[in-house]
Amino acid sequence: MPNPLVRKLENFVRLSAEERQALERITQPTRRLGAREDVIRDGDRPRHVNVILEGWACRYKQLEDGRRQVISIFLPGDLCDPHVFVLRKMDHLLGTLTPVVIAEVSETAIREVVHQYPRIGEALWWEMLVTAAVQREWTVSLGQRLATERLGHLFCELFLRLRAVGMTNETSCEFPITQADLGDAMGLSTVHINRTLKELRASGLIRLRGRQLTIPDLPALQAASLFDPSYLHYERDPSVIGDD
Amino acid sequence: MPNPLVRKLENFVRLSAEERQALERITQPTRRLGAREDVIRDGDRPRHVNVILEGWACRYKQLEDGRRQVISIFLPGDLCDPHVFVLRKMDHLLGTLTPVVIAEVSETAIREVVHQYPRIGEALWWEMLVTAAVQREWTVSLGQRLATERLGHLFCELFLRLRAVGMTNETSCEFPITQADLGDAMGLSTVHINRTLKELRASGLIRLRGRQLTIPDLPALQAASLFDPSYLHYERDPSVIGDD
DNA sequence: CGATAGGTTGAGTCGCATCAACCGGGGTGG
DNA sequence: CCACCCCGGTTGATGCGACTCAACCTATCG
Repeated sequence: MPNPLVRKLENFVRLSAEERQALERITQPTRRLGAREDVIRDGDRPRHVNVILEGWACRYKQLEDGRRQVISIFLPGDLCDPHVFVLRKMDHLLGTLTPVVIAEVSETAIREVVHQYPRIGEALWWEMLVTAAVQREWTVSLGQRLATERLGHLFCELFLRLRAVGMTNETSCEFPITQADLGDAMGLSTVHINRTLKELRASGLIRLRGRQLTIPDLPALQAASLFDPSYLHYERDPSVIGDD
Repeated sequence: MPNPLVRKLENFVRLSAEERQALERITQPTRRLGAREDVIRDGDRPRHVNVILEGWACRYKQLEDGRRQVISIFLPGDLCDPHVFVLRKMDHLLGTLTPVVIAEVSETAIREVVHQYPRIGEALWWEMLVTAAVQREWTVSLGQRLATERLGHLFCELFLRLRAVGMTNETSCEFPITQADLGDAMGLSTVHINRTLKELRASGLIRLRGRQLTIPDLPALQAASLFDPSYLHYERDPSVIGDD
């Protein structure tokens, strides 16, 4: 299985074999966690960048009274916190949603690779900006979209992000996350997630059995969810040309 | 009036007179807009970083059916989009909330200053990370907090951010934004914003007349809003020491 | 002095939450 | 091998928080 970070970045720039190798070298698996474990807690001092190689994870915050908000979902190829070195303490938690394999990359390893291969640096910038754009789109979802739109939008987003790392086939992908976690991410109760899924299924927009999500008609789901994929910035810039 | 960007960054690092001058030099006012104008639209190719010198602005998205979400609020000293160069197109709009004075800073100007004064580069990193942290906290607000908590939390945040650029006195600050805009930011209807403000006023947590916000007891408002200021990362790192 | 933008209030409705019960499947232990 | 458990999913009943619609009020400004 190819390195998901490499695959993802190649949606933005074409990387040379040498660049790919450099990335793979610094993202070797260093840590394995089970489902529902914390990768790093708030208040901790971050020591390295966590790159997800396998499995799903999330960023979340817990309010004093127990309410929990999943702030971002991390898929294979995602960098959990590039750059956090600058800050002294984590202001949120990183937890797994499924069993996860992580590469812990040191700040200096990243610096060196970026210094030697500026195009990788540019690709990492792109990845940061897309992450920020995703966060903004979640703000829109939570603020404006109804439950069906919100869930449909999330499905579109995750499907496209998984496709960008080669983890989908034509119309379906693994979808290993519980309704409770979906609720915490979308600001909805588990019960309402369940009813909303039922509705989406009834309207034929999705199929969801076990851990498998199928989107038979992606454009239809996009339309129903007011989903505009341009915020993912997945088209390569023709002005940024790489060798191969 | 001192440069608000300089003031803000000095919450993180101590800058030398030379560094301050360099920052001031590249953030001269270049554009003035009235209230409720667009600074840049979605689809546009970003050409420079917009630094707010005076007034309030916001990032927002508009859905096809007219629903509008204000995604971030920009105050004096804020950089609207450091780095967007990497992306081809804006995926959102930048608009003013009040009359605004902006410094349009070129990519190269920033690169040069950062290259010459690495500490400024580090401070700009800090500013980016705090911006991201604020965005995450909005996600939590929209997903989990009730209307009173949500508004209270926003007041705490804006008050502290304004204080960081010296735009508050003991307990109060300018608050020039309409209830409609507050609603678009917090995912609530104008009517409900109005009722929620009434409630906050009745409980003595805030006073809000005209364009003046007073928070007589900030800790009380923080407690009522589940506000934990640590995400703003406003304590200087003792390991990052500057001359003066 | 009228026009207009912003703020305020009431009445009725709806989306989603809460509480509670129940179902089904995979894993465990006797 | 079966009994049991537990987690995740499903469904119903009821209540609340926030929305919509609509009217009205107030301050500002040309």
